[in-house]
Amino acid sequence: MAGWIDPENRVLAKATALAGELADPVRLTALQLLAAEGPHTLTQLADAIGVSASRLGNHLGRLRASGLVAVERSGRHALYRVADAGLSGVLAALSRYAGADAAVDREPSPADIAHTCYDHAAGRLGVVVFSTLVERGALRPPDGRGDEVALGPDPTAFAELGVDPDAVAAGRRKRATACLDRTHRLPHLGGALGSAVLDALLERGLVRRRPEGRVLDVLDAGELTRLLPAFG
Amino acid sequence: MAGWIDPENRVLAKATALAGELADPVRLTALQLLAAEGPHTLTQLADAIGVSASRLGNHLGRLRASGLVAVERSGRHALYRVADAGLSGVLAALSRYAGADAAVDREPSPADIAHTCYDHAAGRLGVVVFSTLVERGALRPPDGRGDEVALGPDPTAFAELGVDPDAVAAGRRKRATACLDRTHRLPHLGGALGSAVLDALLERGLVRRRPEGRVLDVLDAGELTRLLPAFG
DNA sequence: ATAACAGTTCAGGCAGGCTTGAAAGGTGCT
DNA sequence: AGCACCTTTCAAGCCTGCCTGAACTGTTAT
Repeated sequence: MAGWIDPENRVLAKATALAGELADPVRLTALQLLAAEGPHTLTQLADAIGVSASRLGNHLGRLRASGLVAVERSGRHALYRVADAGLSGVLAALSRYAGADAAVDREPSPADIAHTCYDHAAGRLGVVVFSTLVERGALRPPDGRGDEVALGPDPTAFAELGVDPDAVAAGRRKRATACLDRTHRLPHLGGALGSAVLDALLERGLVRRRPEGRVLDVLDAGELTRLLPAFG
Repeated sequence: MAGWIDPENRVLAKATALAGELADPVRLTALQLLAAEGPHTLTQLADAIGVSASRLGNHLGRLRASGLVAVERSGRHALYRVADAGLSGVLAALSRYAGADAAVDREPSPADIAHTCYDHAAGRLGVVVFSTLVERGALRPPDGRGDEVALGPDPTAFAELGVDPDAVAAGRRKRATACLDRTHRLPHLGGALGSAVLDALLERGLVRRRPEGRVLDVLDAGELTRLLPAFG
């Protein structure tokens, strides 16, 4: 009978190997960006993260060797994407743990709680909007295979936020995108639907834009918590 | 505006630090055992895992320094426990990912699917029984603070398995315990209720004990999948 | 063809982690 | 007091990981 740390235990070996890949800030951030926002080329990722191409390239080579990312070459570009959609569950659990833990350290600032990202809501509010829509079946979780988020089978959660997904113009703009939040490391909702959700929240007087900067002030935390239980 | 790998980002730092702690087989196994089965002394853990006291002591010192475990001394014993119940979410996500990933490698053996652990069910069946009972609110998730698992608010899931929790004798034996599965690295149900669940499954003819060994043969996978959707 | 661009690989050097074995500090038993 | 036991600490040795800078392959633009 093999012991607990039998090196032949595949589950243990895969778990520790994955944890090791997630233990570096460059690798973790790269995986979070790929999982939330879809495929990127190496230089896109390097510019976004703010590291040199060779530094990122070494990390991506490691991630490729361990099977966590896949690469598709087209011309002189290399398009990286996460190779296993199941990874997002681990990434979300890790971010939730780290976020819940970090909140104990000090009171979050107003900008942590809610701010705008172009024309949609980010910060804790944006993250909770996204996770609630996913849990309620109104959005599919990002699979890392494209830069657009698919709608889920049950759009009622959109209606409760005051948005009709079908009424959002399907113009040139993408309907729903996932945008990784810089501090919480979880996706928030962008695209036309993200803009519509923020408009509805402003319209109902639940939040208000500050005249300067990107901070959103929460005006009715009780109603927001009723709409989004995870917000409380 | 700080970049993506700003060292002052607490969430990123906590996430990579946690991943680093989980990246060693001894530390990961120690945390899994503490989270599922409750507090252990150093020698209990060292004997269970099969490593020397000094090797485990070094790892526990690291885990203590990072705040993942807490220790309470009583006499010449040191009782270790996980310091944050939220850790179990990350551990479960990691094990589920590693298990799902490992299942692709090769067909699971009958013993992987179901076997007995003393008088209760273990293997994939045991793990799915436990997770289903937790998800349905019949059991509280283990919090790592005791060796007994508390019942949840809604016992209907027990009834569907053919067990009446109130009828289980509250004798000397513990009512419900979590027992970490060696291969899947997730808890399965032990104690008097674990025994009662296995008895009910045998009684209904859904599984059968082999005359030799501890393997349980699945006789009615369809009905088991109906009772436990995650089993399919 | 030449130059610029995108990506990959590699060696060197530095830093940190893991294991082992021994030693030391405390505690309980006889 | 003496001894056995539980736990912790520490240094040595070994191994691995990370970053940098440069070289190299292949592609696109002028």
